[in-house]
Amino acid sequence: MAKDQNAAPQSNEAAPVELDEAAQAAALSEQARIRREKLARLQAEGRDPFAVVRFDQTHHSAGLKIDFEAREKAATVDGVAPASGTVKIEGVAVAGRIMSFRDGGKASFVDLQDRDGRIQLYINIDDLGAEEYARVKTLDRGDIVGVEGFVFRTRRGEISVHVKKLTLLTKGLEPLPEKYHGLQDTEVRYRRRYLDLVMNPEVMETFKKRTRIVSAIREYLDSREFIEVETPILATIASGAAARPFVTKSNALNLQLYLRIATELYLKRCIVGGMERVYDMGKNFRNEGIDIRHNPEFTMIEMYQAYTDYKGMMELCEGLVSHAAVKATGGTKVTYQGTELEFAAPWKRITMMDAVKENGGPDFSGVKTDEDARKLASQLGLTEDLKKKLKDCTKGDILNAAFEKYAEKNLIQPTFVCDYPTDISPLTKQKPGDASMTERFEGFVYGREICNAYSELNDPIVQRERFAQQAQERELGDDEAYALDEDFCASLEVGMPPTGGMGIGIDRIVMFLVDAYSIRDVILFPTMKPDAR
RNA sequence: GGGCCGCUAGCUCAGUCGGUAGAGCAACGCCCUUUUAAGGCGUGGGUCUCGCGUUCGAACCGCGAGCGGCUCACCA
Repeated sequence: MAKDQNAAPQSNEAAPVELDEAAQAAALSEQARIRREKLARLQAEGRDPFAVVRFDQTHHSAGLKIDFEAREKAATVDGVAPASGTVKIEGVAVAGRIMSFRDGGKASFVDLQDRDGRIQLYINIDDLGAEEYARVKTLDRGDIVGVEGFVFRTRRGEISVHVKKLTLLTKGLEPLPEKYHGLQDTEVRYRRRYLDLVMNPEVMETFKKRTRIVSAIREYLDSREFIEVETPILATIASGAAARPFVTKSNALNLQLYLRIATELYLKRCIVGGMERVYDMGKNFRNEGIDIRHNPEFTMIEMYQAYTDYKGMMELCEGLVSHAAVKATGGTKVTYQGTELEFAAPWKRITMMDAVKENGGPDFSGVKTDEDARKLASQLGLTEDLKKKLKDCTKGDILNAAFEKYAEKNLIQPTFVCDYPTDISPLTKQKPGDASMTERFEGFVYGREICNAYSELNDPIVQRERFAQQAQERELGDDEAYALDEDFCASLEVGMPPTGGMGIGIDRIVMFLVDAYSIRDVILFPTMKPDAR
């Protein structure tokens, strides 16, 4: 359409090339066009910034400031600070993006941003000469430069690099968001995370913390002789959790495959094989709703330890999470959305039945049969909270629904809820003396589940019965019932030692430790619909 | 999937009663050798998310679509 406007007048002599240029110019903002022109001019002068291959940094911004302050302190004699301009660090080279430009006639100040923060540059005409200084003044916010010079403190007290030489390393062809308000549109922040990282330092900090948390978790497990393994993401059967999978296809095998929803059944095979302590930290994929707590692909760690049980997993969980908290935040107390959370061991432990009772729900201890439980459910008006028709519900389903209704939201401080109904725990060992309950717990923080752990069911005959029950559930219309994995059952027949296992949602742990409101704030590139434009 | 809300210059936002759009930052030109949301003078910049409709006339009213946010449902 823009093309038509440009082509419409009497110009039948316009060459195609010019038309293209006109069309291109119309599609670009004025500012983007000017930057491209500046780039073209540099290239014509043999100063193509994109031809530069390397720049050796001696420092980053934050370290430079620390070093300079230390040097000032060393130069302080009898409490008297050194005279302004007498302390210097010579021969530094820093690189980064120009974030603001205070442009003077013969001297300019530039804020340079690197990985660790910002440092001011002081540039004057005497050091660079008139020609080079004029070139500096054509730089734009968003350009990436490398500078060499010395560090000093300005009259106003800002630690700065006095620039002796400046090299343009990359020309930014698009203007950056506004320097004061920055980038605020959440959609653009998620879609164009690189801009978010450039403009919002707290976002950079969040993702640095995420890295520290992940490293801390590996460090904790590795030091306890766990082996990190990688299990398949492409699976012929998606099992090990109650969730709908993503479906994909192998061309070579002409086979429908699923993206994994859990790593459990493969990790237990590793235990059967004798690895004793294993974990897999990686992405799971669940084809479900998206909201502030759920992203379709999310990071999960599952760990399995032979010769221990769910109580061993509680200790592991407390140790692991508090270690991550210390590494990320410096302590075990964390403020999440205004509420102080204490992650130091020991966490509160309570049975599911007691959690229901303590939070104003019914007492299930006298409920013996499914029939009694259904009566109770009708009396309490719980039927709407149940996932299937009341007549298909077992006592376990109803207890679980009561837990979710009465107790879950009140579990603010880290709490282990123990003893889950067997009906909803098909991979879990029963409690000795009570076949209706299992040795399982989930950890809750701020009303949200952060982990799930149990004494692993290792009786292959009982395991097959449980899968048969799940198959019946599927018949009744539950498309999230656990799928039978025949080879997994075969592995149990080879023999798995008594084992404790646990899964922890990494994104959710990170959310608590960095005080993120939405899961999208801790995932660099969250799942988004394609942009319509 | 339901409900509510949003989408205007590169960015952050105004925009009255329906009369063809404005500020700050950014850009461009000039001045300024220690500034830091630098300052002063001047200039340019718009597919008002898209489509259809109502109207003499739509950023504004109606219908539909797209994308997003919040929320409920679903879901660990």
